[in-house]
Amino acid sequence: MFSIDLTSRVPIYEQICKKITELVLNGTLSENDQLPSVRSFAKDSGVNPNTVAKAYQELERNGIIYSVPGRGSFIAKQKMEEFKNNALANFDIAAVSAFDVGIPPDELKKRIDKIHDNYRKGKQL
Amino acid sequence: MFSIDLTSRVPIYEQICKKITELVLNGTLSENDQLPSVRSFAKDSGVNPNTVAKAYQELERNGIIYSVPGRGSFIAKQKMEEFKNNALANFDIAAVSAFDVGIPPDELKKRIDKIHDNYRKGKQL
DNA sequence: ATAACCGTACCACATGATATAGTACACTTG
DNA sequence: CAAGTGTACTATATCATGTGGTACGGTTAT
Repeated sequence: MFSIDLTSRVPIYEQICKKITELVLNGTLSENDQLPSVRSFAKDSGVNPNTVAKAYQELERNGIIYSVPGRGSFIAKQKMEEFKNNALANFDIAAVSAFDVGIPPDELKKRIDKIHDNYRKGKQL
Repeated sequence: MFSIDLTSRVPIYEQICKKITELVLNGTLSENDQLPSVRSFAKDSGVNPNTVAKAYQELERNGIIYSVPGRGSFIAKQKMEEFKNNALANFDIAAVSAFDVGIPPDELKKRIDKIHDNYRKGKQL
């Protein structure tokens, strides 16, 4: 269910955080959905329970999930505003980098349409 | 001349690479301009010569600079196409992330105009 | 030629992040 | 009570990063 690349230079716990955050964003996981336990997740993906616990704690700090000792870990009610602000901040940085290498605003606008078309098609699969 | 943050979680050699790449992109450094020697750079910025050497070797692998033993390190002839492709690839990723959190294409387009205005103003300073 | 500088290549060492392994505790559910 | 849960430790190993030192060969200017 959760694909983890053990050979990547990206820390495993970071991959887990990113993956779960993705699943929340695209609607696969919703509020109060229960996550796998740290032990079962660890067993299924072949990593150490401590590593999964670290990822869950990181996610809890970021308000993505909440954990209850004895019960489990669950998806939290999301603050979409923060997600949007983060996405826009990253978008700004990418746009400025594009301007730096001489790409004009019009080309970026055209590109947005293209990406959005592909995005909708991808969603239909 | 080169501001390095010794306390950052980002590796020093990576900061050096990014900084020099920036200076090339914005035109501060041009083809065949000579860079500080690994020793003088290290002394000025308070890091180890080995760390600067590592950064220079990384830059050479990326085709940003070229080094000649006995003479020094210099800015290489840049392949702008690669820079543009990288910038566009990053832009695509940022745009998709924005779509993921429900930001519509039109809002991104408006944002591009805003960013571009600020970008031009920033360039005039 | 000599001295000074250049990039480069080592080696040893310290540190921090990452990951594993094992154990233990308190809590909740059946 | 038993099983499963998150959490908190300790210890250990590995890797990336950074430092310090030394050395070699090439280049430049005196």
